Amino acid sequence: MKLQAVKGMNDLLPPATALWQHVEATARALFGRYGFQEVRTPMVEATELFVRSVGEVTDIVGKEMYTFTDKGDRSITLRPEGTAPAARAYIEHNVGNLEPLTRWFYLGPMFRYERMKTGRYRQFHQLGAEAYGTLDPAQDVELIALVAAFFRVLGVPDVTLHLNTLGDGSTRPAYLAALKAHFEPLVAQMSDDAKLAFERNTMRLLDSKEAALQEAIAAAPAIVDFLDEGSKAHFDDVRRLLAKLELPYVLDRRLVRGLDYYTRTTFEFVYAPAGDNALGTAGTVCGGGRYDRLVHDLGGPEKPAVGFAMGLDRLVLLLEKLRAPKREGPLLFIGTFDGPERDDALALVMRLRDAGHFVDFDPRGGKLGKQKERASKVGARFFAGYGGDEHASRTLKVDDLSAPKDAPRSEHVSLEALAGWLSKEAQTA
RNA sequence: GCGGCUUUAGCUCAACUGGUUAGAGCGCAGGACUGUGACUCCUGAGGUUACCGGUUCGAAACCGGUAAGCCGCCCCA
Repeated sequence: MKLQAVKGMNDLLPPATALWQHVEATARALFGRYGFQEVRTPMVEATELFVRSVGEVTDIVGKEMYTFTDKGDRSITLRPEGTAPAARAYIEHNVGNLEPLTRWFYLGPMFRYERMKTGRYRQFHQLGAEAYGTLDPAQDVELIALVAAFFRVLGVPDVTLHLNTLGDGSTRPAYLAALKAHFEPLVAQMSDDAKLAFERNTMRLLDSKEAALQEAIAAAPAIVDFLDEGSKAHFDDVRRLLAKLELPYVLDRRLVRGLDYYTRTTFEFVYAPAGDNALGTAGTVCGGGRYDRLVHDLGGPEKPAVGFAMGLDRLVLLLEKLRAPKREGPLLFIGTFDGPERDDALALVMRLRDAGHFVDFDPRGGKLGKQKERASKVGARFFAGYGGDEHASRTLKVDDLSAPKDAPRSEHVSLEALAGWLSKEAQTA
């Protein structure tokens, strides 16, 4: 049997890796500017962490986790998401006592045993941010603004912000009761899936695509009408601020995030351009919201928090469609000849690299025409042969590969001036 | 987890529907051109037709199983 990667786990090869690096570098720069610092937590956690945070009845915990017993007889789970590990680390290191407000981001692989789809893998990559320590709606909106800015900087079009609120502890029970009463008469005609949702997590019914339920969903009571005063004021503030920042959104009362820990604000960024369906049903590129009780529920202090997680695989998929990943070529490619001067040519390459330039050569040598062809193929800007003549005259004839072949452009540059000359050319990219 | 579709060269796809040695374009490599590119021309490498088994004189094609991928449901980023 042929060896292959485990189902749902993908190899990333160049040039796709260049696109990933671009996305990651963009994230680090932007998140840094927004005051978020990177946190890195282990790939595995005690199983209990996810059971207690994500929720026992969720699909994630119920059937999608990679759980195993280690040699010390501990139940270990490959992290299926990033919020719980971050919260665990925040509590474990008493970060709340070090500073009143903590803003973190993370970036890395997550694992869920799911059915394969486009943009949906068993090892997938999330970029997420968490802000601990404030209940202020400004924090909710800052996070939303951060995501919007990220998409803008990357040039991702056609993402729309969906917004909803789940209220908090005091509003939930009343709303759930009303919702149950509303759907009760329909239980008999529900599918098994829907029945289970009705029993365990009634709000999820709002998200169902079942034809028999659509009418009832449209007529279902809205949580906005059940909000307690605190939650209502919070939601109003969020909306006011979004308007102030000119961030468009759609109110989506069917948006009920799937993890148990969410409270109040919830939001999603969905890729849904007219016509194009590049991501199929995996259109949600980012999801987030408040989880004011999570830190406390995990044994920490009372610390309200907001956060989001973004599916990078889906994002990269989109970017690949928008523009093909391109290999970044060397600034200068040096052609070599067999002979005593070859060593000097290699020494020159290394010296220029040490000076900070992307300079390349072909270690296989061969005919100069082939080497130049290769230089052109890998996207080099300049090419120069280095042999006996050049070595004697201490001067290279540097060809500009961007010039057409029938109108060649080249310049003679002395070896001494070469590093400086390259620096100047690098400016005029 | 349920229902459906797909799999032929590195990539995109052919193969008259069961018939000899499975082809093409792109890409890759070599040559035309021993010291100068992307054009052109010539040549070449690369396939157990995803894997295992079955039907048949004969299978890339038909049947069964396995694996991987895709679509919808479910769920989620």
